[in-house]
Amino acid sequence: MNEAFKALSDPSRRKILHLLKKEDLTAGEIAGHFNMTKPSISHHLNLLRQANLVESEKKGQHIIYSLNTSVFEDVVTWFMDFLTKDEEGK
Amino acid sequence: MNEAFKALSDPSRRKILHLLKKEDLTAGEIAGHFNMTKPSISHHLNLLRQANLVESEKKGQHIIYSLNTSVFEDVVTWFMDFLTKDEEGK
DNA sequence: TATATATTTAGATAATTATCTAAATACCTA
DNA sequence: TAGGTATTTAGATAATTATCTAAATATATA
Repeated sequence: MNEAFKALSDPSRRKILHLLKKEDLTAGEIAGHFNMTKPSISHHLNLLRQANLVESEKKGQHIIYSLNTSVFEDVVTWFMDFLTKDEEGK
Repeated sequence: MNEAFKALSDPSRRKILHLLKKEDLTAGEIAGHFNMTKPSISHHLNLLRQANLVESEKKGQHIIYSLNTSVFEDVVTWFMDFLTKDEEGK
């Protein structure tokens, strides 16, 4: 889960996740939302993919990115641990 | 919340949070759990404090650190957003 | 007040990460 | 198959971050 935390630490990558929550997008469409070159976006997408926060599928000339919620669930579980109080003496 | 995400991206800092979940600890006690100098731990504690993930209180010669769960709640809310499906057409 | 302990601050260095340009790969279509 | 579009890979550089040593600050106590 370390990769997920690192992937989430960058604002651009969190913005990508927000975009993908609305709809699946190609790499180029994602890049269109940023003032950043396509190789830079490609790098961020790669980190998100390694962290299993997004999935990609090749469709012809395009690569379509989409959210992968399974790791989100793991991370929420990690956080919930801090919000549940330990019962004393148990 | 950007600072919280950045603070959480480091494994040592997440380990500190886990230690503090069990009990409040002084800076020195926290440092005792790591193979790292005290100034390095102090730096990590500072980032956690800036992110409002921990609080500190001076008690005599010691400084006691404790968890601050309010920002955890914000971050969980952020994650939950990705796990709730949008209803189509609404 | 002098000394010891706990912690932080300052400043330097090393490691990691983000970003760019240029080139490579893959697919589509005329 | 030649040319165009979409995307990634490679390699360089700049920015950020982690870590260290040495020094400073604050408190306790003999």
